[in-house]
Amino acid sequence: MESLARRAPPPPDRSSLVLHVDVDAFFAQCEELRNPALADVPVCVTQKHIVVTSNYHARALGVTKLHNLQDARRLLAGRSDAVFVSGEDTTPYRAVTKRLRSLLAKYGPTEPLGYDECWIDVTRRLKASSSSSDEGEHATKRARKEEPCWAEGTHVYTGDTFEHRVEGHSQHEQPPPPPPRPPETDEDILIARATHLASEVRAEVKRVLGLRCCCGIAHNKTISKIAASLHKPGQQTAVCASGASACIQRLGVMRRVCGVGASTEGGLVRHLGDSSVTTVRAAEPSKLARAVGDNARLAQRLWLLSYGVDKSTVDSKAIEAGPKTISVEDSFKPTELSQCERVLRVIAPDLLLRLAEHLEERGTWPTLFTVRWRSERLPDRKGVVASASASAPPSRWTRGNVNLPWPREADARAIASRSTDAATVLVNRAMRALREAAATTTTDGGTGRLTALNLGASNFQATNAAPTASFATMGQSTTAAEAYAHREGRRGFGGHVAHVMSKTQERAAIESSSHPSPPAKERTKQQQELDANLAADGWGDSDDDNERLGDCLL
DNA sequence: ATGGGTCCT
DNA sequence: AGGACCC
Repeated sequence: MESLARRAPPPPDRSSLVLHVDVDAFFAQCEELRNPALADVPVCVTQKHIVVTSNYHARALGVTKLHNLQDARRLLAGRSDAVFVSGEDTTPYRAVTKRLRSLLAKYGPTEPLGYDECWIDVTRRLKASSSSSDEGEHATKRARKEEPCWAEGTHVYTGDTFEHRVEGHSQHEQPPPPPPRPPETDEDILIARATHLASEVRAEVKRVLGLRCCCGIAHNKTISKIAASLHKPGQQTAVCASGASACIQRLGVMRRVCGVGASTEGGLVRHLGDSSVTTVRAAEPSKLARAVGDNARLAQRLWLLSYGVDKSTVDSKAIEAGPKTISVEDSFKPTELSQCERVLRVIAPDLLLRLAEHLEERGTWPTLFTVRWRSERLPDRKGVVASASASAPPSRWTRGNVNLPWPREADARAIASRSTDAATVLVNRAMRALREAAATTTTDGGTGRLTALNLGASNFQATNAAPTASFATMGQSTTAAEAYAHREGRRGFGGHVAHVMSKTQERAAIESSSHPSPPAKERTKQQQELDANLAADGWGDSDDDNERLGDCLL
């Protein structure tokens, strides 16, 4: 036996205060905002053959995230009021995301994750407000006496006993868990203050945007994100420094920690026997590194995470800098390369539309054009299907991509002028790249049939071409984005590939095939305030979705 | 899976 | 260029 001495656990984080905000069933709530009558019925937001999100009425009937669409329809067959709405065109959701982020950023440096989650670093805000009023020791004492402890309704995790619940108007529930002890240490007092801030944030998100959300309160990003997920929907959970380690341990497996994916989990299982939190804590550093592809830094990070310690900081630069890439993707049944132009003709205008919008917001234009695809994985010479990556399940599909200089002909002026069809430039360039890739891949000279295509723009640079005036003169449109949409019609085409339809058409098709939506309800005063807020983004009365189907081929 | 994204190697 | 990760 070499060493019975275990490495000492790392000390818990205690210096920062982080909120993690997570909107409940985001896409579904967005749809409820567009049509408030949906709030009382099961709603499923679909993309292709899956339900990507459902509201809580649908979830109560068994519809989960990423549920197969046909199964979901069967589950809801008895509910004539159930509504299926296509979420393939994510434009409306991005508009809400934008508002959400700018609202949250008022509380501190903010880092987004996906459409509907944000971390907020509220350290400065909380520490400043506690020391500005009084000085030192006295302030702390006052805080202990006068702070109303934890915010009403908050779930609190301390190290000693697990579940605590601060009395609030509890909606349902069995015997309530015991109340948490009052905050005693300095860092717990700050967590307690943060729970009040979290209540404020959630109330404002509800009042201004009409969205219900969860919030996690902790000393680091990882724990705050887990905390937010512990009590859903519409609740908040705080994890004190003394509870962080137990919080991770209770998860059981490392896979449930943000940043630990299928590949890492596979490595842990193969090298250490399992991927449990306990195993990672006890693993020898060198062995742990081997398990994650000889990556010592990842191993160290993993070991700290297994105790709930996370030194990463809330990165607010991302929001100020804007997106690094803008891309549009469509997936479809396995399709020959020769048919791909039809797909590109649909997604290229969508990309240009978004770039025009980006140009108006940021004044930048891409210099890099990326064509990406997913195709069937071909057997190699010996007929063996390549073993995917080092770990993880071998997939039937593989992805490829090519980077190209952004075509000069598809610049901002080209969009504005009627003479040049910027979309066609992109389509032709992408087709050439795809043919070249197909000719140079694998033994028998070809990728398999394609199942997805993606066009992306990146490396944004400042540009002088500000086409706003040109756009404004086109039709009745007032923004570049609308102008471009107006010019192109965004109608897609009625070609031979039956499953190709513009995303706008897809939305209209599914909405019209589902049951008629219930009549709109009377607007409350709060809803009218919301309407006013949302109308600013053209969110309110848009009739875009009523576009006729015409040559819908689905 | 879907239709997005980010970061690391 | 591609993989791993996130939603």
